[in-house]
Amino acid sequence: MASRNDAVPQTPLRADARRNVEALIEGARTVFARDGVDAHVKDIALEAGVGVATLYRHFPKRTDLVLAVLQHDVDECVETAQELAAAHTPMDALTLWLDRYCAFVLTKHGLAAALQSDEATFAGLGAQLLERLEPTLDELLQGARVTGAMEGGASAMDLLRAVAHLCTPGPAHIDYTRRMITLLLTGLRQDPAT
Amino acid sequence: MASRNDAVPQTPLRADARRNVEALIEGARTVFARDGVDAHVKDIALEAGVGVATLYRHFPKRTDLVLAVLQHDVDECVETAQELAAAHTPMDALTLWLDRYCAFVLTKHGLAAALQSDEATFAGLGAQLLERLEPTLDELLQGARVTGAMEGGASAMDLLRAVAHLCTPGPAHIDYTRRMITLLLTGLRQDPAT
Amino acid sequence: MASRNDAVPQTPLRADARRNVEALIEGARTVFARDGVDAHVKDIALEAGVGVATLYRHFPKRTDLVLAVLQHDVDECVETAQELAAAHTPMDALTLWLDRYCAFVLTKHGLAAALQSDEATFAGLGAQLLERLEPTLDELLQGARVTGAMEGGASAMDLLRAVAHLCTPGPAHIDYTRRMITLLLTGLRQDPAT
Amino acid sequence: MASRNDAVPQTPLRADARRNVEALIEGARTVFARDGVDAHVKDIALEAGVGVATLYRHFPKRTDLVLAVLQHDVDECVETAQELAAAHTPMDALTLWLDRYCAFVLTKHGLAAALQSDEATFAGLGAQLLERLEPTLDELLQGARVTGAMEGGASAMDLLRAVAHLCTPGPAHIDYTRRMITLLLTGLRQDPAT
DNA sequence: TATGAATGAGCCTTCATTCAT
DNA sequence: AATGAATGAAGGCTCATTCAT
Repeated sequence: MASRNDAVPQTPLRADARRNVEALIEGARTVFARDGVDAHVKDIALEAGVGVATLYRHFPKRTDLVLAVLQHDVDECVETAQELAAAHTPMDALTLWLDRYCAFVLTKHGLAAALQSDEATFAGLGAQLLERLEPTLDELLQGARVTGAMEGGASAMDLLRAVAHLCTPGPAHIDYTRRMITLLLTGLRQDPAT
Repeated sequence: MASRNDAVPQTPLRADARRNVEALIEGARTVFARDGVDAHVKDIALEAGVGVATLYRHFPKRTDLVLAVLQHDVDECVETAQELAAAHTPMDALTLWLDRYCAFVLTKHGLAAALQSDEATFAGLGAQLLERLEPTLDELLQGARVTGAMEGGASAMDLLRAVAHLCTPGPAHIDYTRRMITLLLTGLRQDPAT
Repeated sequence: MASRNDAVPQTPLRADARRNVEALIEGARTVFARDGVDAHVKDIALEAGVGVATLYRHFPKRTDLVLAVLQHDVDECVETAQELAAAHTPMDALTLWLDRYCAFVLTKHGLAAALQSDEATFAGLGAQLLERLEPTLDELLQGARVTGAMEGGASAMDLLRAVAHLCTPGPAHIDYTRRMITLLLTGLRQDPAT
Repeated sequence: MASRNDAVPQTPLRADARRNVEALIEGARTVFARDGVDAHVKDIALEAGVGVATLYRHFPKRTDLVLAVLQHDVDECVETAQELAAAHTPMDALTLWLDRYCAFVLTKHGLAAALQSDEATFAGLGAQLLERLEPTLDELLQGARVTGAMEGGASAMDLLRAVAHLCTPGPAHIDYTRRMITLLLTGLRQDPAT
């Protein structure tokens, strides 16, 4: 379970380098939460307390940084799924997890938009991110037996996207987002009977 | 001197001025459809065949222009609702209208994001736009008797927002958008049973 | 004779615009002479007393500016050729003109290098420039009857390039440059006899 | 331990240090030939398989590295002169050697420009290089009896510079360069007669 | 009133050089 | 002695907005 993140680094990062990478990721997390994923490169470097070039060294493309920042949160999301599945009824687990995922998306302004962005700057970001989460949600859906409802309906991927999009209004409108998610789930459950 | 015929029109637009305004709205519509609502000011002026300053004279803030462009489309949307209501079953009318609304949103890339944007550039845009459409959708919902489902559920306003957000991926992913809308409607209908 | 430069401008430049263009060309001339053709864009704009964007508006690519600056000097070079041909023996005219051309090249540091540069920044610069001067020098060569020497020898174009290259050391080494040019001419004259 | 055979070398370079120096020179030679003498420092270090700091340790200024790289080639040039002088007529030897020298210059793009560059980066480079070659060419010129022509004409140093400058267009235009060199030689031979 | 020229702040990115490991 | 990570200054270009004509 700990082996996920342990891909052997090709070059074992030097101590100071690793420190900077950590600082950058943390800084980026902070700034992304404040200014969105389009935040200025300089602000991120400043927040991390390093020079811009250091940022570029470790994260040549903006996508790299965004992914690095997301990695941890995504991992947590995945883990949470397992915990929830173990401690709740399938349906509850699903609902709770979506709320969790929702909270995650909300910490990155503009992420929803960036996910589908055709700008080269965010190329492939959505793919990598969603593909990581898809199996997780898929399993929850299976457990909740709403999958049967999916005949020609919505896939796990669809749902991941939808929730992300419904998060667009930001944290201040979490209620709206929750209402819509509930609606989607209701639709999923009842769909087949119809 | 200007006070002579100010009775009705707030601004007694000169003939050529009005022509320019029309041209600007049309130009903006074209460019928005092509480049999204973040399109360059200059491109719009060029498309309209006028100078940028003329654009600024008539539409000091970008929101003004966007709204002006949307006005017409929104009016059409409202009218369409009435036509659909007269020619189809309530449920069909609702479905068809949402598809129509969806098509409208898709012609303005980035509109969904801009709607809730906290950028000063688009301040209040969402409010003005959605408030105009709300009664229309509300009526359709009432007709389709899905409103009962709304107890603590989704309002017309919610739905307008949601569809807009689900349009984020753009015209190329219209299928995804449709699937999600269907799901929402299913949820709306079945909600009470739950 | 005055008709050379009078190509009807597609859009008759506004008074202030023309003033800026002139200022830009003059400023560029000054800065090129001081810092070479690789001079900083900002310096040129500063020298001209305008903003950088103004520079970019009129001269989108660096080549455009260099050419504009050179145009006048090149024209003068061409004119000088005719004057010299009328007032001196052919051989003297040739010698004097090359000295004149040489002086022109020397006012633009780095021009020689840029002429053959494969950098996209200076694409086509050499071609446009040299093609304008080639007929002029060719005529002088014809007059001096050194052309017969050119059987398999050097063309006017060759000579234009060579002189430019020999100017590389800059104004401080004009003597070296002159010696080499003399040598080339000597070679041209005597070539056939050999 | 290192003091055993230190008689000659001013700095008793450790074995590995010497290995690095060699690698750097070779690497620089390769990169210079590919990217010119303005090549990026990092590329050179990479090619040599050492860190940049190592490069800086051995060659604090860029000039040092360029000179080191050139040293060997220059030596070869000098040696070649002697071989050619022994195996050919004086005139042929001269011609052939210039071609050889020319080939040498061509392997360092931008060298010609750098030679006279007033940039501090290449300070004194030209002097050191040319002074090494001057006696060699001078001897060849003496042998070919074209020196007599040099009364007020061109010196060996002049010629070295000129050929370098005429190489500016690069390897792709070697024909042009050769034509010009031939012309210079013709001029040298015939000069006195005039 | 309409025009479009001018402005200049702002952003991203690169690279020679230094310094901690 | 060697490494390569960090630095940060510098430079090119864009674009929303204003202003002279």
